[in-house]
This record gives sequence, C-alpha cells and structure tokens, in this order.
Amino acid sequence: MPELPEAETVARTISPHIVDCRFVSYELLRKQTLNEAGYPLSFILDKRISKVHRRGKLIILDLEQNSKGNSNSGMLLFHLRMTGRLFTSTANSRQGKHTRCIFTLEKSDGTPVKLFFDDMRAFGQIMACDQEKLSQWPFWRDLGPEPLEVSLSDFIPRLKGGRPVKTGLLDQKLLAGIGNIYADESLFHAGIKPERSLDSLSEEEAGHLLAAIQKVLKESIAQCGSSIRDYRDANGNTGAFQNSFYVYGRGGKECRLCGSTLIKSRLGGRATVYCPVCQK
DNA sequence: AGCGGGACCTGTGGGC
DNA sequence: TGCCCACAGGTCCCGC
Repeated sequence: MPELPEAETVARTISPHIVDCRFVSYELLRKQTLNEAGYPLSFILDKRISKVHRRGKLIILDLEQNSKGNSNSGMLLFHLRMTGRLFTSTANSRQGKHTRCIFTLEKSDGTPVKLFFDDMRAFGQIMACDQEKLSQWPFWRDLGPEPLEVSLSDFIPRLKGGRPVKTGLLDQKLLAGIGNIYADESLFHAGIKPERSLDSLSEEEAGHLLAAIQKVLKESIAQCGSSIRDYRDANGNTGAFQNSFYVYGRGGKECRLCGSTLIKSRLGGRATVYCPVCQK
C-alpha cells in the first residue's frame, strides 16, 4: 500500500483523534520496529502532538513539550512500508496478532486514547527524533521534492541518466512518495513506456509526466487512496482509487482506452504493466 | 553508476 | 482438501 496518497489519507484521518493529546506511555512489542537512527521511544513521553502531516510516504507527528514554550521539540515518524496501519482505540479496534507498538495518550481533558501501530509484514518503522537527528538521517536528507509541489523547471533537471523512467520514479531521491502503483499509473497517463530511459524524455514528455503524476496523486487522495488488500485509513476504511486503475494489476487485460492487451513485465525487480499502443 | 538478486516478514491465491 | 510456489504496496545492501 502506502504510497503518498495513502500516507496523506492516514495522516488526515488520524489527526482529529490525536492532535493535542499527550504521550503517557508506550509498549514496543517488536524492538526492530523502532528505527535505530532515532532516539529511544522514551523521548516522546509527556510531549504533546501539535500537528500531523506527511512527507513522501512518511507520516509525521510534530511534538511539543507539554509545559509551555519549547515549540517543535520533536517528532514521531511512521513509515508504513507494505502493510503498516495506524489507528486509535476509538476506531473500534484493539491489539492484534500484528500489533508492533501501542501508545497510550491522554486528551487535554484527561480522556485516554490508545494509538496502535500494526504491521503484518513487519517492514514498517517508527522513529523518534528532533530536527537535528532528522537531518542526519540519510533517507530523509536525500528525499526528493514533493511531487505535488515541485515545479516543472525543478523536475526536468532531475530526469538524468540512462536508467528506466519507472526506476527513476520509484527512487525516493528523485521524487518523494511514488511507489509501484502510482509509477505505473502515471506513466500510462503520460503515454510513456516504463523502460524508456530518463534522459530520452523530451521536455514536452517531462511536462506530460509531471502533469500525469500530479493528476493521479490528487485523484487518489480525493478517493482516500488505493486498497489492494491490506491498506485501511485510520478509521478502518478502504480507499477507492483501485477502481480507477488503468494498468496496475491489469496485465493481460484490455487497455481501457484502446483495447490492446496490456503487457506485464518486470522492471527493476518490480511488476510493471503498460499499454504497448498508448505508451510510446 | 546502475543493475540484479537477496534480505527483511507474513499471508494469500493459483495450480496441481 | 492440502501442499508448494509465486507474489505482494518498500527499502537497503551486496557484488558485479
């Protein structure tokens, strides 16, 4: 699941449940789930969540010291990877087989709230940090621009090198937040074959590509992301954008535009689907 | 530099 | 019904 639109949806849906809450305790059920590039989880205790947002596929909880002053005193980051889920006890849920961490929070009126991080495949990670720690984390430091914010003039020079354009789109250093679903869908809408090399793209094609990426991401966010199997938002609801796929998961089926048989191949070790007619 | 392959994990679906 | 294999939204690391 979780690519940019899903991370955005989770951030939006978890926010009303936890903003202004204070961390009272935590239970880390799988120690490898905590990213060692950050601080021990005790770092977040007694801090208050001031804001929930997203960068690339990362969900970020901004923290403030509970006592006044000391704004922006830390962050708690979640990367959902393939099967991570974030939800609260108010979403009709409780600890399960794949729960990796449980946070106990308290609203300003003292009401307790449980925040769960579940992850079947256990690839997902949690990281506690401050700005300094964050800026030293290679993944963060090298993260490319936000696809919905980057300008065409900033985008074009990033399309360097002979590697396939799809491989480039999956590289979080080139753009932050695109994964296998949105790479394939964006390339379809841009009319570009996935194996084309980055430096073979004309400026016009680069423009089509960025426009397609932004269109696909925005439409997916509007539909609360894509649920292939595991993904749910913070309230346990599925997204709907999987109903709008043109190529992802449709290898061997008919192109929805021209009727040709969609080709399924492997590129950079990832399943890749494209239309041999619509994509040049 | 960039590619392929493997590793990290668990579950599901298809074929036999 | 059951077993085995392939594959799954991501990222990192190794060797070539």
